[in-house]
Amino acid sequence: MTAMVRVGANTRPAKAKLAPLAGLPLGTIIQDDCVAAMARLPEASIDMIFADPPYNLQLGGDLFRPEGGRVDAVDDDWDKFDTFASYDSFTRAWLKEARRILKPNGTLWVIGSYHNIFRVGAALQDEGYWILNDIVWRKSNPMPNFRGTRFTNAHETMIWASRSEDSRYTFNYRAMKAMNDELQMRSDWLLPICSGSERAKVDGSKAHPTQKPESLLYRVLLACTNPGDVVLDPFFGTGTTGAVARRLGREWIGIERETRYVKVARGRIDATLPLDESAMKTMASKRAQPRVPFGALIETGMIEPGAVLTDAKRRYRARVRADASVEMGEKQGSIHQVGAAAQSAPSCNGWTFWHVEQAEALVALDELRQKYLLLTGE
Amino acid sequence: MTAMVRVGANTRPAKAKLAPLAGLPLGTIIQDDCVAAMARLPEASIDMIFADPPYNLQLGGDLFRPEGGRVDAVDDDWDKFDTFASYDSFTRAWLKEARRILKPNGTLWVIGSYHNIFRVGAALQDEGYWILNDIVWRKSNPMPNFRGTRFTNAHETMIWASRSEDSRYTFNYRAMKAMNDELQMRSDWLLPICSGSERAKVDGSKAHPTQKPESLLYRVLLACTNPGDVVLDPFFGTGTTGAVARRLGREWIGIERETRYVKVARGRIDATLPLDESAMKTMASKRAQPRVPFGALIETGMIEPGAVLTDAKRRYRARVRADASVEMGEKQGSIHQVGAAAQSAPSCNGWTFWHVEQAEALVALDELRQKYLLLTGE
DNA sequence: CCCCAGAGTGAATCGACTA
DNA sequence: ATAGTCGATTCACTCTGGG
Repeated sequence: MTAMVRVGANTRPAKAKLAPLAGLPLGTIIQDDCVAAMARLPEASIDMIFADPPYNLQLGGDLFRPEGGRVDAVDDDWDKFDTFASYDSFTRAWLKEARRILKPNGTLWVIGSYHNIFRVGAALQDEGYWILNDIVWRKSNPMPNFRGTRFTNAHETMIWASRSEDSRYTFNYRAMKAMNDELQMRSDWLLPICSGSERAKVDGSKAHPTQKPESLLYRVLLACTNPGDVVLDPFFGTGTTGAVARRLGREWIGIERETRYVKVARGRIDATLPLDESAMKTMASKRAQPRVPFGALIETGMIEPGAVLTDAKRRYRARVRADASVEMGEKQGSIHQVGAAAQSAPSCNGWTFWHVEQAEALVALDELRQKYLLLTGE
Repeated sequence: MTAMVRVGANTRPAKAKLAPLAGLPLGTIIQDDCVAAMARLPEASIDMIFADPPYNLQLGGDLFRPEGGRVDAVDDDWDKFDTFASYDSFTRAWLKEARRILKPNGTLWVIGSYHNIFRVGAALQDEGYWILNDIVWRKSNPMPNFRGTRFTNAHETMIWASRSEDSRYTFNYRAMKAMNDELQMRSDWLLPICSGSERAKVDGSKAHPTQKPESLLYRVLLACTNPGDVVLDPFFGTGTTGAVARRLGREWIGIERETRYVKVARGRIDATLPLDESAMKTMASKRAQPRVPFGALIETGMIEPGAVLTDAKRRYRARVRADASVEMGEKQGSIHQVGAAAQSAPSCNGWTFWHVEQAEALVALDELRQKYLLLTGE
């Protein structure tokens, strides 16, 4: 079944169309399969496509938290594919239609994780898209790895690509630089996940398992579209793309198959007000406070494994190991833990307590940390 | 031409071998094409492969094409496809050989940028590797985007994959946590690029265009190998992998086609000194430590039968029995089972949940277990 | 009103060993 | 092969309720 729903001030009655659409259904959620829906849109009509396709997670059994709770995993039907091959053909199908409806200078953004992003990236190169950047969304508050079996999966990857190699795409260089304290915007973005009041809820529980934060879309749309541009999201979900597009004065079209998501998205976008111009100017990003783990000093060679640490009065001595833990007699642990043990104190700031001998003088670890911060520029 | 160069203390004369190698040529740079060289290594013999394959697809058309079949480019699209296709077949060829020589529990690391990493990632999934993490190397000092047309390309991507889904791979969880101030190591790593004195030079200009920093390899090898493991690098370049492997007490094999890089690598590794053993020690993963049954603490008198266990907040009390089972009201069983029952939780780590009163303070069972490990000298 | 403790939660490919 | 048992594991942030 196909239905269109227009939201916002200028609401039109929904109507079903199976023939190609004459004009663009701006500000509309098309409830249909994304390939079928895109097939009915005119070619070369869209400025940007933002796509958050299913990730093909292939999860095993339940995962429990250390304290006993069960992780609420993504186990929806829409994320199930039999094989890589079937995921690939699904991917190629939507990428092909997406490319047809993009304007010659249009761009595509896709977001994914290691489960799917390599397949998506290879497929879009094969289809003729031209990759401009891959962008890493670093989550400031990711879910930990409860079993201690891997690195904490703390990021997702976005690919920004133009329709073809010779596209003259939009990139608001100055706006990005202004957002980043007059430094060029880098390819790694630190942003919190979507939670709190921003997270759409139905009957108290999350409306969609993978809702993206508005801050992410905010940066994408501000960087790569102009006011009035048409942004299409073929996996609309709860409509983050539409909400941010409306807020930033961009036109939008959403495609979403599931009724329950369409409902949420419609209500949400209706409640979103466009920014007035002055407000738009004052939005600035905070720079994250850098944290230096002691291990960084070892990796970069500022301290050698085997080096001896001592306190300011040279009363205690500890030895640095390859993994940045330190040992003092039987005691081993972090610089803070061992420092505390040395003084039989409940806690200790290892950065200021411990020193290393350099050029016949004692240098506090904290001093080396400052040097590291200067080196890395954070 | 094929030549082997062994570096370090036990230097052997270089010799050409075309038949499969009987033993592993440890500490050796094999000067040859990487697929041919790997083909002569015995299967299931390598613990880890670290690969930094060429990125540049522009050169690809000719470089990666299999024997013969040089086809003239007719149009751009076709040429592009041809370039990707030949890069893909090159990629599949080396991934296949790499997988053959990996031990069943071996792992692969590959590093790349958006130009090639999506193709490599998809190919390795197709070949049967199982992705464990994708890791983002965030460069603290990347090259700026001079033209202001894109985001500053400030990262590269690494893929960590096991040989197959059921591999029981090495991950030194505790060492990584220790390196990161007792927080789980995340999938985004901030490290400076290779510059200054670390950068290999020939006649004053850089010896290799894409030399990787030692800090990157340091973390990779510390995290995913054990001392004595065999690490192979099929695109050895100036030998960063070999240098760090030697420093960390891992065995290594390099494969490199270009004479000029082999020379630099050899001199560099010869000049690298291994860390002494005590400095190399890392926090052993609890999982890797010998298992201490709770009963051992009773047998050695560290806990008396009849002793009372309580949680950190003294809300629950359980009693230790002579056979190391515990009872709490009607409930009885292991420290884990009773701990779970106490909290009505599906599971519980009894070692960290239960405490005993010692010298007017609560001591976690886990602490007693550590003491036991030291006592028994394990 | 504020403050603090405690509970809840997020795209997750999240054991090992023995019978 | 498979089932059962034993064992080991979490970070940042938000919200709620009690004082």
